[in-house]
Amino acid sequence: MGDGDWQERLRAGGHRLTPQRELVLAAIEKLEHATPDEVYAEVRTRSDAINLSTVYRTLELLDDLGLIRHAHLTDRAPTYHSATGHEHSHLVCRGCHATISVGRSAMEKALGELAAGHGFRPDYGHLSVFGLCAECAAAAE
Amino acid sequence: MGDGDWQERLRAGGHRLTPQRELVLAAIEKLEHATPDEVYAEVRTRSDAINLSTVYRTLELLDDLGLIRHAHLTDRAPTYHSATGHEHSHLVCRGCHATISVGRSAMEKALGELAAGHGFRPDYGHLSVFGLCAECAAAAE
DNA sequence: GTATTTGCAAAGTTTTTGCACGTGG
DNA sequence: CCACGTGCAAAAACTTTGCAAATAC
Repeated sequence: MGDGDWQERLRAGGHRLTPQRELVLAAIEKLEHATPDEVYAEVRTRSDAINLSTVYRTLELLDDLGLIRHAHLTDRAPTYHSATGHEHSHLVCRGCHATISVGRSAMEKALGELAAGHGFRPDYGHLSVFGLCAECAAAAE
Repeated sequence: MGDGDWQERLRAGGHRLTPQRELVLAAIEKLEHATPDEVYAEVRTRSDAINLSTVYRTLELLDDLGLIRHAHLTDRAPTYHSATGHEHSHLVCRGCHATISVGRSAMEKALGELAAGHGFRPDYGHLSVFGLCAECAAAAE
C-alpha cells in the first residue's frame, strides 16, 4: 500500500480528511500494536485536538476501510495495528504476554491447506494463537 | 476426563463443591458454547440460586482448573465451552458468523511445526481463526 | 453553503469488588 | 466451628450515542 493512499481511500468512501484521522493513523503506525486507550494517549502527547470518542469512531472507520486491522491479543480490549506493513499473525503467551509475530506467508503455508479443505479463507492479519512461550511452558511444568 | 473428576479437581485446589459450581458446569456442558450471560440465563431456568457475579467468579475458577475453556468467537464477550469433550479449534466466519470446528489433531498437524520453531506451545482449545467461509468469500467478490 | 465530523456529556454494556451473611467440610 | 463461597449493591472499565458547534470541501 502506497504512501498517501489512505487519503484516496477515505475520499473514495465519501469521507473527509481530518487532522484527527491523520493523527490516529500516525499513532497506529508508530505504536505498532495499541488499544484504543493507548492510541488516545499517544495522540494526546502530540496534540489536544482529539477526544476518546473520536478515537473509537476513527478506529472503526479505518478498520472498515482496511487501513488498519485489529486482533485480540488479550482477553479484553482489541489491539489495532497497521495494515500498511506486511500482514502478520501473532503467537501470544498467556504467561508473560509476550507476542511473537509470524509473517503471513509462514502462517499461510501452515494453515492454508487445512483452511482450504473447509472452503475457508483465514484473515491472517487478525489471527492470534494463544498458548505458552518456551519459558512459561517450562515454568509451568 | 472422567465423570465426577471435576469434584476431585475442585477439592484438590482446596475449593468447595457448591450447587452453583455444579449448575454452571452443567450449563456449559449443555450449551456447548456460551457467554457468561447465556450461562446465567440457562442456570436461571433451572434455579434461582445464582447470581451473575457468581457466574463470573465460577467461570474464572473452572477455567483456571481446566474444567472449561474459553475462546473469542466474537469481538466482544468471551465464549466458554466444555473441556471434557475433545479439544477443538474454531474457524469463525466474519460474514455469517458460522463456526467450523476443527479437531485438535488436524490443527496441531498444521500449526505444530511452525509453533515449535518458535518454542511456542499453542492452546488449541482456545484458538479461533477469523476469516470468511466459502459462501461469504464468494459474496464479497 | 452544507453535509460530514467532532467534542462533550450522558447513558449503555460488561465485568469486578467490598462486605456481611450463609454454608460445606 | 470457621474458612471459603455467595448475594447484593455499588463501582469500575470500556464503548456507544445524541446533539450542537465546528470544519472540510
